[in-house]
Amino acid sequence: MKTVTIKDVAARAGVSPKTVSRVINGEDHVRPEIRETVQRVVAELNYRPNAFARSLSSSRSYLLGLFIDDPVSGYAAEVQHGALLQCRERSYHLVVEPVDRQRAGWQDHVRASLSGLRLDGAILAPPICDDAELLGIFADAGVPYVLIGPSYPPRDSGAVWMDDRAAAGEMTEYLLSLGHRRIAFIQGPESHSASARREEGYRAAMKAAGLAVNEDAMLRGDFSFRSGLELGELLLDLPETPTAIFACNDDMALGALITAMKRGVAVPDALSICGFDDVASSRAAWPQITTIRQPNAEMAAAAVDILVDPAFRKDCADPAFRLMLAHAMILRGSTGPA
Amino acid sequence: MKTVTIKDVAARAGVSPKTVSRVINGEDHVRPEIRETVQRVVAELNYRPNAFARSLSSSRSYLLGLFIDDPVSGYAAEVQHGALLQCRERSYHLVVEPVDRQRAGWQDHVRASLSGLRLDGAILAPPICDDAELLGIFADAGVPYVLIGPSYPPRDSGAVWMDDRAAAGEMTEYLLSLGHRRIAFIQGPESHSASARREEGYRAAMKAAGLAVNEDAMLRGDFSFRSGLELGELLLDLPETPTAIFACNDDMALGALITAMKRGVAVPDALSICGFDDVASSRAAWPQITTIRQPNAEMAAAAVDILVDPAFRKDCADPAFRLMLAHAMILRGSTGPA
DNA sequence: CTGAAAGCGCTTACAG
DNA sequence: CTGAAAGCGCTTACAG
Repeated sequence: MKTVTIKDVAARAGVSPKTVSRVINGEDHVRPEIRETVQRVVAELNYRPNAFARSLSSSRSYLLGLFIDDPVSGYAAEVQHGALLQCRERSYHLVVEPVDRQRAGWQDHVRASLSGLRLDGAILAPPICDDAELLGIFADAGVPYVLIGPSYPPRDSGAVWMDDRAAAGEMTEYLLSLGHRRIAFIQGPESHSASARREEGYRAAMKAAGLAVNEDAMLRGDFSFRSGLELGELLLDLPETPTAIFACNDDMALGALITAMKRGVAVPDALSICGFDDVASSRAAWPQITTIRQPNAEMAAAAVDILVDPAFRKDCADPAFRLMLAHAMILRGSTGPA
Repeated sequence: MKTVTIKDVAARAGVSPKTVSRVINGEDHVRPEIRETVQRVVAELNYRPNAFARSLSSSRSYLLGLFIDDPVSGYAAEVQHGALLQCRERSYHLVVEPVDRQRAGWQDHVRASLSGLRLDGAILAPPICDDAELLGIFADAGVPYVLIGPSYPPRDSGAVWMDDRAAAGEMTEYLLSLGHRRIAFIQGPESHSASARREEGYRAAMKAAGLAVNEDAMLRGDFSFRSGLELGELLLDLPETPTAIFACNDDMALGALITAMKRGVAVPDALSICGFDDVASSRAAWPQITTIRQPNAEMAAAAVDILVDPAFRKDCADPAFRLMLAHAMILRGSTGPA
């Protein structure tokens, strides 16, 4: 199958390659009739520009990178899907690059993909969006990037968030409205800045209700199902048993739920449990977990839009490229009156 | 940051660009001293070949595509991760392309990525690996591909499987060994050829045990949690209640489990439930689901190896490129004696 | 074992 | 509004 090149189109349309180039890139300064003819020929010949030739001569690759810690998680799948669909809309392609900071030499892997692939931009998911060394590598390579849920609004890059603090506050208020007073909290790992924001939201809502936080009922997990299982035990062993457990993510909430079931503690009658994330498992549990839906796909899509926007490539420091997207409370069976 | 090119390396090493090219591509016919010098200079200058220039002049892109129906599923995440890591080993990159056959014009999307990206090869996941029209597009474009779990061994492409039939047989034998006789079966959708193979395995094991299959306890689901929920109801309403339910995937098994819990049917005391897949939710449920682990990441990695193998690119019809990988039974709490 | 020349398929920068 | 020339950074095919 002979590949059709820009020359073939040009010859058939009776114009120069440059004119064809103008048409396929949507540039101005082409007479309407000529534009039409070229478009017709492109369609007839089923011509597709060679992405490599284009990248080689221009400085753009039409490739975006998604850099992520754990690409197997359900979280990663949502982020990736959002990014993928938006890339497609924009005629970009997406390359997913796992970043395993446990492994020696991970920095070289990142550099290699930046220089070998000439990425036009990168999306950095949490928690690596908070890694200063990683950000430095992108800055050195001159690759613009957008962060998803970083700890602080960056000065010279784009960022997309949801309001973790507010969301955790709403969840706490909801538990309070159900009459709960002894609300235990399972923290996420310190490496994820979102867990601190969620804890703040919880504390603020407790304080606003005039309630003291019982620090004995505040335990740190690592976002894993297993840690929810174990910390659930500790919380149910407390002298003043909590009537509700607010876990910093769904996996830990699920662990706590299983612990409750094992010990014969009825959920939600004797204990309410809620999480954060709205992962698939939160729906597959019984009772289903009350949680916060994060706009993961939407944040990723927004990140793509920012990277592709010419204005962003000119001025990454413009605050317009720092976006906050809406979350949603998902009320389900795992929470009930105190 | 001025990018380092092959000429810079050549100049500094005192050789021609062609010699540098030989060294970085690991070709023969370079004197050891010279090879060493070049390698040293490459390291000093931190030189990375420009993937686009390389692709443009050779006919290779060093890019592999993963074509998948539903890129958000846990299944997709596993397949993708396996492919990603192996691509990295092989110095290839992976591009994930969702194929939504519900959407008009999906064929053009596929063609566009094949011709625009000049993929060196493609991995096709189920169920689209069984779509003749899709395979035709790849064949027309001359892009070699490897199928994951297709219905039949292809003649002119690679393929990687697990033995769904044998695995389902083993699971059925396990249930039989626990003393179960009334074993209901929840089928998967007809669009997934694996579900037919699993059903065959179940039927064969029942037959081998001299048991007739109760066709009333054989219901078709669509692999969704919801269908497990609904079909679980029907099965528990049967006049002859089954003592075990074998669902064709974990999501449906989880649905059936929730139904049992809602109705107060104790699992596994009054009812055993098992699934197929070993998704994350199967561990987050209580009791945890007995299931079959599919070697998803391993199959994807093997697919990458096949695509990258020069022998494959010469002769796709070689039966050596049809591989069967091992599965594993995962015994957990959702199954017990009849 | 090594290199000079030509070319991959586009775009950039410049003319007209 | 349109095009001829040069070049992006490599590899292929050919010499020597």
